[in-house]
Amino acid sequence: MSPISVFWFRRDLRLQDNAGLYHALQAGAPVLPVFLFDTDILSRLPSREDPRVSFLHQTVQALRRELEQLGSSLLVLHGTPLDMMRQLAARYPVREVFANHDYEPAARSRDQQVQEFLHGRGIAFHTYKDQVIFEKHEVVKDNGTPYQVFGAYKKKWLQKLNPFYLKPYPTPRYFQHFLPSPPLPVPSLQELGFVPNGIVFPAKGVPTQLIRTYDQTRDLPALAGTTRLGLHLRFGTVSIREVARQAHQLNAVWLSELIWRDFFMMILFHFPHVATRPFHLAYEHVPWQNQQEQFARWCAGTTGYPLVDAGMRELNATGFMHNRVRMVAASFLVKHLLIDYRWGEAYFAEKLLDFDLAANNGNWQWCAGTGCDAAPYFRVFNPAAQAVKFDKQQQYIKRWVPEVGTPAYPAPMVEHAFARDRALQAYKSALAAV
DNA sequence: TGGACCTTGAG
DNA sequence: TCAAGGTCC
Repeated sequence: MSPISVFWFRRDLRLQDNAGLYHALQAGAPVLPVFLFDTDILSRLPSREDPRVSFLHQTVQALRRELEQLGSSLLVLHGTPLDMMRQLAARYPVREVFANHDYEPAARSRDQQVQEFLHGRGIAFHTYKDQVIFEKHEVVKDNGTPYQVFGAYKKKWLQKLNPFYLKPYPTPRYFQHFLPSPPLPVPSLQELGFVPNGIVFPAKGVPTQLIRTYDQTRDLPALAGTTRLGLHLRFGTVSIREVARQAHQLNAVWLSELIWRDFFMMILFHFPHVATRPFHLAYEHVPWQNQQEQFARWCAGTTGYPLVDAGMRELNATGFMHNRVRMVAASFLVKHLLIDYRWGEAYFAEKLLDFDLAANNGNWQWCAGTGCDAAPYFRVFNPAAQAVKFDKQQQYIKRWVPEVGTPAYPAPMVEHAFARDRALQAYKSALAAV
């Protein structure tokens, strides 16, 4: 049997405009597409009903159907990456393995191990930029070091942008290079140890009209004024290049949000300690209160602050929370309750369909004032004022907290002025300790 | 190197 | 008007 290539799908679950897949198909040898349900990842998920696994499962099946229409199939395995590579090397004459870059610390160490294993067997491992417009070393200061401030980063990012970076990879041109195959089985969700969850997934596309008015509607949680593309960007069911083309054409504010996404992935790559510690280590010494019962009330959406509660209940029910409300809820946990931002970060990581380590961590650290280019610690959101400003008619609040204004609704669990002052003192003491 | 600048605010 | 302190050029 003549040599073949393997393309390993990870967070790039599409055939169109996929950088690594393009290079694999173009390299010449027949390409066997594979997907791994990675037990190293799945075993750490706290719920057997995790809807993101359902989404993955549905998406993988759709991908397989697409490949079958091309006379190929998708090899779907369940286990660890090294087990998969061992199996592949034993069953096929693999010459090269292709994939796309992943910037998370765990993924980088996984890919490092895989690379060493493959090299030991004389198999090349090639990876490519696919999930961002500009990665790690592409937008840096003139002296070559990474930016730590968004404003300057964005300026440079926009200077560097040209049509080349938004061009789709023409994968269909090489679809005939997929390895011919009979249909291959896909393990059922149950076999993977998960059960279906009724959560409905957002659509892949965004109406042009929404994009045009995004800057005016995005802050109003009662409206469907945001794109809800996070889930698809997370798993690569849409291409960032396609999305950025639309943003570039139609709405600079939305494009700026996509630049934040690149920024936080770049930060995570260069400063991997942010995954577990504050970007600015001085903030390690904030005297968090970390009261379990208070955390439980925040999680459940019974803090007595309607906008916070609405957001948490939306999150619990749908796996989504409106962005404006994410900020208010996060700020409340960190500043009003003085609970370590990492508790909130972990809760969002568990619940959000669109969870992405880099973005979730970057934005939590921004809210907590511990991050690069973060909100100053003394800027404490007033959750009541935010509700008046962004949900004046309480449309959003009433949707998720129908008992608001009745005796059934709890009193605020902490008084704003007191909490604000306590937060300022706590942060000040942390900085004074350094 | 001094000075502009700093996501989405409050009181 | 207020609230630090750093980044960046």
